[in-house]
Amino acid sequence: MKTTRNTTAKTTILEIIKHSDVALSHTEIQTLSNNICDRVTIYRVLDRLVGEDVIHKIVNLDGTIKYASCHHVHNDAEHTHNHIHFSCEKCHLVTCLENVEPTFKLPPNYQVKEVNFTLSGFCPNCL
Amino acid sequence: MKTTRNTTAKTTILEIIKHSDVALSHTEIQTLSNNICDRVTIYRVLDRLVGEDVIHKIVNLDGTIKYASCHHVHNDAEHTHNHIHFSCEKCHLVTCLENVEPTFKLPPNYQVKEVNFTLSGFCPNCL
DNA sequence: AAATAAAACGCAACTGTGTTGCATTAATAA
DNA sequence: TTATTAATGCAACACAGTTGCGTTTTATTT
Repeated sequence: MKTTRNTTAKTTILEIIKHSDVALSHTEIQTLSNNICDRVTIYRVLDRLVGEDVIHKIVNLDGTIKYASCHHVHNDAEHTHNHIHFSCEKCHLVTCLENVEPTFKLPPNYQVKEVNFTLSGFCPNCL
Repeated sequence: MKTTRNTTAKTTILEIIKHSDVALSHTEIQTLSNNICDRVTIYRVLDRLVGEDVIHKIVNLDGTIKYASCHHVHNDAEHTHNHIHFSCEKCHLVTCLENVEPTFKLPPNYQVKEVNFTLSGFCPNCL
């Protein structure tokens, strides 16, 4: 089986994401890491971290992808990241509103595996 | 002021989107239109149609962008496309679940302008 | 502590999506 | 019919993400 290893690149990138209170894009991570490793390595590390369920992917309204750490309660069931993300049009920061979980009623026979809820507008700081 | 014109490209593209029961990407539209016009023109026509509020943009979970026609009831207030989109992992079709409007309660002082709700998993046809 | 296996990396090259500038064409109004 | 300018085509560019491959590094085994 394929095991995963702890490398300096992985550790650094995870620290950056964990210490950020907003979701970060690949490019932002690259800048914040002071080019500690190759562009490609960042992509591969991010994929690994998502696979290990340590961070999660957020699709922004313009199609750009951001990453944020998962500080969810690791209870029994397999969890989903079904909270809302807010993307501010002015400061361009993407924040996880961890406590806001929308409710909805699907028609029968839909099996949901992944979820992405993103709002955009003005955040409290920019209003 | 800047007026908008009806061209064959615009008409064709709008017809394609209107007659499709799933959301379409730029590339899919290009294929369906039998290369009636340049790649770039399609991008510009789509932008125009979104601006005219005839079609709307959907951001898929992989970051790809799709377009679907707006058959919303044109009531008084300015509307938002706050229905859920479902992206099937098997057949890769994206459908608008027009009747499914999620409810959620935001913290104070957030001003929402745009909304994107996308689920992925298996649609009824692929279950 | 040294040897080993393979996970992770760097580099270069490539692909796909979306954008921009500019000269030309065509839709609408006069 | 003519004039105005929106819309188009083309070429070139920008950027995000991917792939292949040879090299380095991690972590396990001897």
